[in-house]
Amino acid sequence: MTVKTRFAPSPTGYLHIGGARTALFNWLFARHNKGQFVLRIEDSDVARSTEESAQAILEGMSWLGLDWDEGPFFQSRRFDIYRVHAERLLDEGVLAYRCYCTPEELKERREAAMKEGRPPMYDGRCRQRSDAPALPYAVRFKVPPGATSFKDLVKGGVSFDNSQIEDLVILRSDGTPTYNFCVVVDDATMNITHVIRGDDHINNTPKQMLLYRALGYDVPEFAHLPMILGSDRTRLSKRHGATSVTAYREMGYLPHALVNYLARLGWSFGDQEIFSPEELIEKFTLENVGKSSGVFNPEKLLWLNQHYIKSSPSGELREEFLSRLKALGVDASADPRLDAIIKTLLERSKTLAEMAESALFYFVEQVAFDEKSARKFLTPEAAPLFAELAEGLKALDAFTEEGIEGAFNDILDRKGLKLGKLAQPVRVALTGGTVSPGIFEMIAALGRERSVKRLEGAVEFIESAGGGGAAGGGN
RNA sequence: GGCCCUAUCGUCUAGUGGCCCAGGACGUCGCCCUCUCAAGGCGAAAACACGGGUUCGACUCCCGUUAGGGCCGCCA
Repeated sequence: MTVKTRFAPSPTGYLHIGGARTALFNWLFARHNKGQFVLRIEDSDVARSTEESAQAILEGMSWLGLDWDEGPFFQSRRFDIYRVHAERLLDEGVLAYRCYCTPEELKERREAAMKEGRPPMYDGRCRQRSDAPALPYAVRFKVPPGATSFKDLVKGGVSFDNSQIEDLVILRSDGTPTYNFCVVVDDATMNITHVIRGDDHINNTPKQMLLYRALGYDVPEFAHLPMILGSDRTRLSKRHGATSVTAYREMGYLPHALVNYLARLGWSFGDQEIFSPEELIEKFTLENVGKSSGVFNPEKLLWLNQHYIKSSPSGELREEFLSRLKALGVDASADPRLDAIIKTLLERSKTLAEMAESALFYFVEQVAFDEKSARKFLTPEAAPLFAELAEGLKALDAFTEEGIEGAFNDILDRKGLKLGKLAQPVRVALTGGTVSPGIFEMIAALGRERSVKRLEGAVEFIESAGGGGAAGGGN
C-alpha cells in the first residue's frame, strides 16, 4: 500500500508557523516513503472561509517548496458527497438521527451545565424522537457505547471512553456538513493512509474513528504532532510576534532556513542541526518526532537564516537582493559590481532585508556621513592620508584586494602607522559610518572611481568643515 | 469542572536500564583572531519537576503528586 498523506488547512487566515510545520511533516513523510501528498482546503464553513486565505496558503506552501501531488481540493465543492454519506447514516436509522434543538437552546444548556460543573455535552434528547415536525433540524451521529482506542504513531496508545463523546452534529440545519464529518469522508474517499496533524485534534480522533466504522471505511493511521507554543508556553499566536510564513518571507528569511528550523522543532536526528530539504526527506521518520510541545524560538531561526545566507552562492540570492534594493530605491540590475557586493555582505547579514540595507552605501551618489563617526574620524590629520590613498588607488595596475592592500601598506610604512589608524577613517570616508565589510574587499567591490571620488570628497568635507562649513558628503 | 496529552540546561533536543556526577545546538558570558561589524576558533555557567515503587543498578520501566498544554460549538 502506498503512503498517502494530506495537509488540510482551513482558509480563515494566512499559513502560520504551526500549519507550516504540519504541512512539512506530512510532506516529508510522504516523500520519504515515496508516497503521495494531497492538499485539501477545509472550507466547509463557507461564511468564514475566504479566497484570499486559500491563495495565501498555496503561496506559502510553494514558497517553502512543499509541492503536492493532488489538489487543492475544496470541501465547499464536495457538499453533495457529504450529503450522500450523511443520508446513508440516516437511512440506517440506528447510526444517525434528526435533532430539532435550536442552537440557542443548546448554548443555554451548555452554559448551565458549565455553571453547575457538569460536562457540557449534548444530552441526546432527540435520539428517541419518533415524530417529524416541520422544523429545521440538524443531523447528529449516534455515538455507540464502549471505548475507542488507537495506537498513535507519535503518542503511542490512546484510549477514550465513548461516554465522554457527545452525539456530534454531522449536518447543520442548513444542510451543510461539519468538520469532523467532512474530514472522515474526505480522508476515506481520498484514500489517505496516514493522518498527520496537530495534537489539538487528538480528541477528535475517536469521533472520527467511530464515523469511519459507521460508514464502513477502513480507519487510517494517526500521528498527532505536539503543538508549537509561544515564549509564555501558550499556544503560538499573533501576540507572540510574527507567526505567518509570509511575514518571515517579507523579513528576508530564506525558505530553507524556515524549513530546517521547523523540522528541528519537534523532530531530531541525533545531534545534527543543519539539514537540506533532500536530507530531511532521506532522514525523516515519525519515530524521531518528540511527544512534547515546543516553544518557538525566533533566535534560533535567525541563526539558521544567517547560516543559510552566508553559505549561499552569491548568484543564488541575486534576484531577491535586487528586488529588495529596488524597494529601497536602488536599481542595481545592470551593475557589474553586483556579485562582488553581495559577496562582501554574505557573512554579516542575518536577513535579506538587513543585507539590502547595509548594501545601500555602495550605490548612493552622496555618502551621508554619520555625525559622530565624522567628528571622530574625518579630521584634518586624516585629510592628507585620504589624498595619498586616492593617488595610490589611481596608480594601481590591478584594482584587486591585493593591490589595494599594497596601496594601504605603502602609506602605512611611510607614516609608520598601524592599519587601524588608516582603515577606520577611510571606512567613514567611503561608507559614511564605522561599520562595513573588510576594508580591502569593500573597496574592491565599491570600485576605483567611486572610492577615489569619495576620498576626495572627504578631503573637501574636512577642509570646509574646518572653515565652519556644513556637514555634507563626498561623491 | 470533565476528558486527553506532555514533563532532560532559559529554548530546541540526544539519551530506549549500566557507555551519563547527562551529549549537541541556539542564546548568554569569557578568551583568541582582528581594520570596524560579522564570521571563525577555544572555553565557561546552565537541566534529568517531585514522591513512591520495580531492579544488583534508573534520566530511561510502573504508580501517584505537581505543573504545563489541548479539547469539550449547527468553528476547523
